[in-house]
Amino acid sequence: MVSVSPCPHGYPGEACIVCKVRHISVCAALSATELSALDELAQHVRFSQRETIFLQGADADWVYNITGGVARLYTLLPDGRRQIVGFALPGDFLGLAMGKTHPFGADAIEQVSACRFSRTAFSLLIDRKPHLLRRLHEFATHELSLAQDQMTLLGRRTAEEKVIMFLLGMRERWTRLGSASVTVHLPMSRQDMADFLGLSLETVSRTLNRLAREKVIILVPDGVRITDLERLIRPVAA
Amino acid sequence: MVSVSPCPHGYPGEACIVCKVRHISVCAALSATELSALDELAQHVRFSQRETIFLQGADADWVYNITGGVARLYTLLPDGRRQIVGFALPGDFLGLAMGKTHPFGADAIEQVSACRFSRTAFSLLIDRKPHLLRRLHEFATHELSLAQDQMTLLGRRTAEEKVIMFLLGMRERWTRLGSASVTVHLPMSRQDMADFLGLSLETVSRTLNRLAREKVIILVPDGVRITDLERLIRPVAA
DNA sequence: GCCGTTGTTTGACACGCATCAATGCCGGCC
DNA sequence: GGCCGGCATTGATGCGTGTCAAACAACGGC
Repeated sequence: MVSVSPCPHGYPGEACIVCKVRHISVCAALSATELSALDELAQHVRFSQRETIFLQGADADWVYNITGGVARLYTLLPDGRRQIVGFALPGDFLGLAMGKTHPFGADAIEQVSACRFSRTAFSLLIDRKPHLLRRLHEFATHELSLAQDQMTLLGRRTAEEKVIMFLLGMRERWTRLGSASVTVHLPMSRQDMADFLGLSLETVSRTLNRLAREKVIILVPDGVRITDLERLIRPVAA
Repeated sequence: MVSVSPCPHGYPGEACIVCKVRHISVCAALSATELSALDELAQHVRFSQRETIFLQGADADWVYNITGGVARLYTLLPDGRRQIVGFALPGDFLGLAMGKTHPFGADAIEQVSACRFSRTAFSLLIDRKPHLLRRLHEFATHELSLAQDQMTLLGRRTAEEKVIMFLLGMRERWTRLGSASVTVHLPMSRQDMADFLGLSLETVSRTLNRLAREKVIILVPDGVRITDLERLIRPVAA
């Protein structure tokens, strides 16, 4: 069950690391007054593990900003095949597509907390604040560029390259969030990775374990430690 | 060699079909004064068959709007593998990513003509005209949604489904441009289709010819005629 | 006309990854 | 503590595509 409450996030300079991320990514474009206006609009919501955030095709009533946990975004084919189009980490936005309905579904991999704004309120705010729109547009074109990289990965990379690039990609995203850990946190299941990379879960598992046997990575619960970055990167670039 | 001249395009209501497309897609957000300001900025350019429009990683100095012909957009891996991330038809925009450099390369499949604006001038225009930015943002999120569909196609569809969806997708795009023909125009080579669908050119050729043998399509020079839409659609949805 | 070039078709074969299946591991719960 | 359900691992096997190769068609140049 989703729990709802006023959003308790802070502002840049305050203690909350997650919310710092959020403000850097979008709200930097807003004045203090506008930020507090946004604050009044915002609701804090929580989703438990495996809970659906929104379904593919559902009306897009809310815009979400993840403040904790990881969500998976996916499209489903009628026969059950699934493609995960992305993972949403703290700081990421969800439901920004301008259409009336969500083009993909989203659910919580671990417990997820998020700030939620009504789409209409958000839309009004955008109309009054062009600079915020510009920020959103940059975000969207960045996402587009990532999606095109992912198309190259899905269409033209081998299984091993896919897995390696996934690990490096996740590492980069976590370090960007300020996690200084050498271990890359991977809360998603093998099946999730497989559906993201266009592989079977068995191939993901085999590849991961082969890399571990070759001492390039070390498998740990809910993650991997990258021990030999050189050997990881070279076969990908070549 | 690229040929450059002042852009001769017209406005909505005038004869030029290609430019009508262009104005519907973006310039509808502009006033008549702004349109003519844009006109003065615009250059008309032509690229001959196989000519490069811009290279992956090159400085993004120009924004292009295709007015005739078809271009392919692609990323290259160091070892020569190629992924075509999209085909640009008349009316489409190129080089809109906000970054300093192009994240993908583009070249002309047939002879291509386009309107070209300097990025800085275009950027200034955007700053003065929020509504235009909104239009661009909608365009970008639409592209993002298409890219996610393509990810699903690349990761989870079989070769036959890929080819069928490509044909239906191209048909939809041409009909949207007002081409009433029953024949889908396909100016790209088998290799181009293969690199778009994550297949080998032989698999594309075999699949196309099998569909023709099953009398679902008819192969014609530079295109196909879809004769049995029912049988084409059913296996895709299922 | 003929030939060289470029793209397409078709066949034979190989291989990477999916599929099927069995076992192992771990955490939750009664 | 022991059972049970979900996820991960590992092996055996098969199939869908890729790869290699040869023949063919279309086209332009001389």
